[in-house]
Amino acid sequence: MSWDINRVVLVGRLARDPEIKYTPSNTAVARFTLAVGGKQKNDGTDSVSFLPIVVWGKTAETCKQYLSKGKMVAVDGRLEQRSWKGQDGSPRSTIEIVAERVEFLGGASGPGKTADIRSEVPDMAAAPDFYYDNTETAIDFNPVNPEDPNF
Amino acid sequence: MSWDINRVVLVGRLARDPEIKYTPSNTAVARFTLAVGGKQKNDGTDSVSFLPIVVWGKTAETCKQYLSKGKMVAVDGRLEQRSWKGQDGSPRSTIEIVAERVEFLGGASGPGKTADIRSEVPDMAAAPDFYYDNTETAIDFNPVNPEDPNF
Amino acid sequence: MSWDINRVVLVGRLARDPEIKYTPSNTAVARFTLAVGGKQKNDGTDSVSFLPIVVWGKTAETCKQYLSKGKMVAVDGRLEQRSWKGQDGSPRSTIEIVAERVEFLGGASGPGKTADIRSEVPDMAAAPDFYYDNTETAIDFNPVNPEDPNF
Amino acid sequence: MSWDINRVVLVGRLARDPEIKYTPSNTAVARFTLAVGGKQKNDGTDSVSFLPIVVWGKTAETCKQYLSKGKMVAVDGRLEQRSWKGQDGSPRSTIEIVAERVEFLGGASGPGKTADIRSEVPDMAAAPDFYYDNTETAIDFNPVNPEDPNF
DNA sequence: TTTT
DNA sequence: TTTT
Repeated sequence: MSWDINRVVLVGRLARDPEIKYTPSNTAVARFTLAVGGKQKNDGTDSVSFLPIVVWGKTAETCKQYLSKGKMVAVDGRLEQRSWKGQDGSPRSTIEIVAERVEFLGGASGPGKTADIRSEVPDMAAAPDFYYDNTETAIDFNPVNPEDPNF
Repeated sequence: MSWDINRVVLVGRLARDPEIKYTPSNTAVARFTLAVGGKQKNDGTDSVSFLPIVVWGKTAETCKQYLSKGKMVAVDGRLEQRSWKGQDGSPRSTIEIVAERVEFLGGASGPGKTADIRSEVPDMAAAPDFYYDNTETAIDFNPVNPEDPNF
Repeated sequence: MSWDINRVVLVGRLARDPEIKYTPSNTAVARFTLAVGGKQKNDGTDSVSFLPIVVWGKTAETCKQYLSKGKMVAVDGRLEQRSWKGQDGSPRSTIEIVAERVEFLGGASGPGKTADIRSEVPDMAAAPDFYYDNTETAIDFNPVNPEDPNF
Repeated sequence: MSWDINRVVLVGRLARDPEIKYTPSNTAVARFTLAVGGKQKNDGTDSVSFLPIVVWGKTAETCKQYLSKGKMVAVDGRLEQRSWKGQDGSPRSTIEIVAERVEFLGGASGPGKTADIRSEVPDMAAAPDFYYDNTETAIDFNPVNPEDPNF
């Protein structure tokens, strides 16, 4: 009821191949890291940001199929914070970009193909809930190492 | 030379009062947490994201002056990932929203006032570099507890 | 197949009350003009932009119900160009912001209510097609005066 | 003093070569039309939007130098409405995207180069004012044919 | 852990 | 640690 405006648009390159997993209800979820070129710092250092992208549903499968490390994409999505308890019981959280649209820009196959999430994921609303569950399957489904900031 | 497109726009409420600090070169930097209303989850849970906002320069001071917990703002900025070494030497990183513009929307004083960062911070480019330094002052300048996901 | 990234986020005030109409297939479409404060010009003039917003479906009805001249909103949507033939047969076109989400910010009722378009408009895809038709109804449905900059 | 949030991000292809002109104070201004792929309409028609992009200053010159018809770019900027009197004295207006950043994505030379507008155009604030003047030079500087939807 |  |  309180859906605030929350919009992110990024252009960058995949820092690694997308990984895909499936929820128990069989919704696909892909993850990859996007390297987004930041402001050149005045000490000559390059300041790239490595940002975690999450994609749900059919779009996830399209990403898995067509994208790989080094490919350039544009992402249109939302910022989401996810909280969990660390192994020592302490509260932890990460921020992720949940992509609603991914436009493929780079590589040999050429630009122009866009994967869109709208109306492709009937059970998408359900999936995230499970995702946060602490069931065994969910754990397996969770980030391999949620402590790792770069996951 | 490779400044990728990187844009974030959020509307939400301050989850706490802004904190302001100054770099050695006397540039102001304010921080606050923005509560952004997420998608209502189907288990009835509210899914709010708490997102860390960073503001530099004169805009930071305007934010400190006019904003407080509960106020509503719109933020226009960029996503940045910041990396550092944890106390145990392990690599850690956070994602922050570096606000370029903050529009004040809520509260008694009414909406309409916008704090803009452009051309207000001559030494803004310099400041972030120091910010990442490992000098004592820098450490003091760093987040009190960089391990805290909600900082 | 070639859905390019196309994203607009605006905060401003309604320059006039929303108008609502219905397509033959009974999809609601609301229109209003958003006054968005531009860059202060150096001759002291205020440079406000008056931007045409289009909203489809249930969101349109929510806008009609809650919004009126002077209210503040945040709009998240897409840019669309619409072409037509003028009365003299010459080609004409306008650019509109098709809002996917409208967040109510201003007024007595307070902020926090967001109207969202996603999955609310089953026949939304069909509606625009009719909109571009040259049937009599469609003409009546078109802007009363497409030359009017404030339309 | 009332700079509302106003943000546009687009990915598309140049529908024609950029044109460059200079204001009397010698600030460069480039214009091109961006073809942005819209939603596939259900009658099989392709619904592309042709959107007018304006770029100021050094970025304008970089665009003129590197971009041409067919090249792919990402644009990050603001929406602006410009009003003028038609030849018959009637009020007219257009909406333009004033690009603050243009990222070059397509073509043989490959992606990765971004033209940025920030702090490159000292007299940028002055230039737009002239642009709206009714002097002879300004008229020559205005769109050759403001009625042309593809301008 | 990282992309060009 | 959290806003309405």
